[in-house]
Amino acid sequence: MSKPPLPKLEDVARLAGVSTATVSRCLNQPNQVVEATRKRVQKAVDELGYMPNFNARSLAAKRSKIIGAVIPTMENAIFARALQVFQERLSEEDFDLLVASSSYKADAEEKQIRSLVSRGVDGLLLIGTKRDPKIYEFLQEREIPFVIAWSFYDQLPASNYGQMVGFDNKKAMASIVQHVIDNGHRKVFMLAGIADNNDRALSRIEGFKSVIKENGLEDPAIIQCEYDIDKARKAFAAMRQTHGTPTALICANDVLAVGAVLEAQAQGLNVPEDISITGFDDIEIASIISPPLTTVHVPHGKLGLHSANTLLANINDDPAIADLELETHIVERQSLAVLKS
Amino acid sequence: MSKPPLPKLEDVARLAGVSTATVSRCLNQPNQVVEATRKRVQKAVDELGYMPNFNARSLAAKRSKIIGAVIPTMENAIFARALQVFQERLSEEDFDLLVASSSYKADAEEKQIRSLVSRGVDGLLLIGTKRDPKIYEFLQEREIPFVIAWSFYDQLPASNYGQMVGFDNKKAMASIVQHVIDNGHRKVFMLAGIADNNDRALSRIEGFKSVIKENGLEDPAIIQCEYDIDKARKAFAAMRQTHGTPTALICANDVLAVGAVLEAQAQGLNVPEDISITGFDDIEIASIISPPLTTVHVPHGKLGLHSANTLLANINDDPAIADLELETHIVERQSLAVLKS
DNA sequence: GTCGTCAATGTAAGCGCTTACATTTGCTTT
DNA sequence: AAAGCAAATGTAAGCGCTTACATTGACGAC
Repeated sequence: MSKPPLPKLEDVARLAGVSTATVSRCLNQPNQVVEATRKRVQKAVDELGYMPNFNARSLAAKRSKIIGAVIPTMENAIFARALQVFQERLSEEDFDLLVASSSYKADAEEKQIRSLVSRGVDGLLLIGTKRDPKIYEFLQEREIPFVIAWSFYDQLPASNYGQMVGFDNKKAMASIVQHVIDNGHRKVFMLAGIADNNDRALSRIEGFKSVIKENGLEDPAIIQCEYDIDKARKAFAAMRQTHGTPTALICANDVLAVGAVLEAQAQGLNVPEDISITGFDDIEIASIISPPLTTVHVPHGKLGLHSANTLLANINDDPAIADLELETHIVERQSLAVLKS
Repeated sequence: MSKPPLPKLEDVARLAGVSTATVSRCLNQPNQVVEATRKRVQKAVDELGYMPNFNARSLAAKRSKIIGAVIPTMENAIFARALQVFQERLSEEDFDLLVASSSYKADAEEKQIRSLVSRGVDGLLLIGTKRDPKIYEFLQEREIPFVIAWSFYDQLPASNYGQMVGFDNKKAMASIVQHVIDNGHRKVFMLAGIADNNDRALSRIEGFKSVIKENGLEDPAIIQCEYDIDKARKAFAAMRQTHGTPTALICANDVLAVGAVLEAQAQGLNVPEDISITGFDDIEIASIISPPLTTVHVPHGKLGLHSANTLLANINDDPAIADLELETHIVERQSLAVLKS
């Protein structure tokens, strides 16, 4: 029943005939210890199968080598690739990743953040900027480095503290909407994400609206929908009933676009002949569905990598890392038709 | 620069006019404390914005409220849903999840496991059974509860210690292969996963082979390939060149099947008219690709949920939880043709 | 040979909690 | 009202590390 007592640093010290301080140094700043001693200690470590207790270490050293990440969801692939790269990079620096998912709920996110901070994370990865200002204050007070990924604005709202690694959602969406219009479409609707507590969804809607307005098109239908294929199908069906069928449907992300394509096809519409549908994100399914989606490519890997680097630099007090704006671009595939007018 | 001293338990105790022990009890076993005191303490906690230091707690209490999970990959959707459910369930019990991914590499997995144990995880989620027996000994010695998910055998090889929550990969694969044969196919090949260090991939190959043999079919081509769409495309192309085109291709998972479908179509083959292709897992892309895949449905959500429950029960020393074998079933969609003979 | 210097190592005080054990408090009993 | 007892609370010893500071010793300068 009772656990066999695990070897502790003291045991190693005794066996190697040195003090605990020296063993600790061997493990953490090996260059401060002369080679002969280091070898002796290493031998003792191997012999005992010693493994440090990270909780004790974190407590004493006030750093945990853990990075926390709160992402909206792990279920669809939107954040998967970035998270994978993020964690690989951290792993290289011997940091572990504590992930939590908020299911796009603000209160859940706050709870998760607090819990991660209680765990003593050395840094935090957050998605998007929109959250209770109290959270930023809290983080600032605790001096926890954090990076906001996926969004980029000229200034981080409600805080001058964290860093951003993202892209301009509004501009990116604007570019694809303009592209659609350039292809001759005049009746274009939008299947948007839920904009509450989600600045990216909001920015994409703004990008859409601004271009519609610039081009003098009439007020288009915009429906908000959770990022879920089935819900997107239903939303699209409902939209058609209420507002009719557009020649082009702009979707706030690929998941929504896939839902729309599937539903359109189920209703006997040909994509893109009868209706053009565009996505956003360029996740895997975008190129798998038939027709493959014309969409906005988001540099998932780079987002993950640079977020990690920025965070690491901050943690190590490296010279100031600036916010980073990444570029997106349109990927033309086959879900967008040219309309002859 | 220096962090403002965070309130500690002692500060709360002082403000509330009680001992630290009482505060600790309020936080951990509130029913052992009389209501009046509890309220007073709560007020002090709120007033100071106190948050417990989990590292100190873990050190003192020898439990961390952290569960570790080492999964082969976060990138494709194979484990995403299960992991999401797993973490949601843990979250209900105030456990956090420390995830690591091994990229299907045995040594990386071992390193991750050791790191998680160093962090003092209260339990571990592992995928599949195949790993160095030393790891099982190690876990057993440390008395760390763990569950093996995704595989199910009558007995957990190399250990009588952990629990299994999985399904019979061999049987599941056998059933779909038999189904394909029942549809009239005689020349059926397999695009398999890499079987080294992956008992699930191996079992699926065995399931395939056994049915081929039972039905007296000639020796089929079997090619192993990483779970990656592009690699699958290349593998399929190579297979065709070397072994010709089967009437049906059994794939070890949906990712491989999608790659095969895409490549087949790129080569001018119609699926399923010219070649039938089946998947395994029933992840999202299986129903999105055209034609949607006939595949083996794996209960991802249940795997995650029951893994969590089993682990929690073990951690709480609840009455013995038995290993759990879940059922899979074939989902018929449109990638499998009936061959008239 | 003595002293100063600096690198290597040792000593010991915590880090912020939990919990076994001791003590006090508030009831019920008689 | 005293005794007895359980429930509530307090006391204080760690949990296994890190690190500021103290000590040691080797070596070169004089």
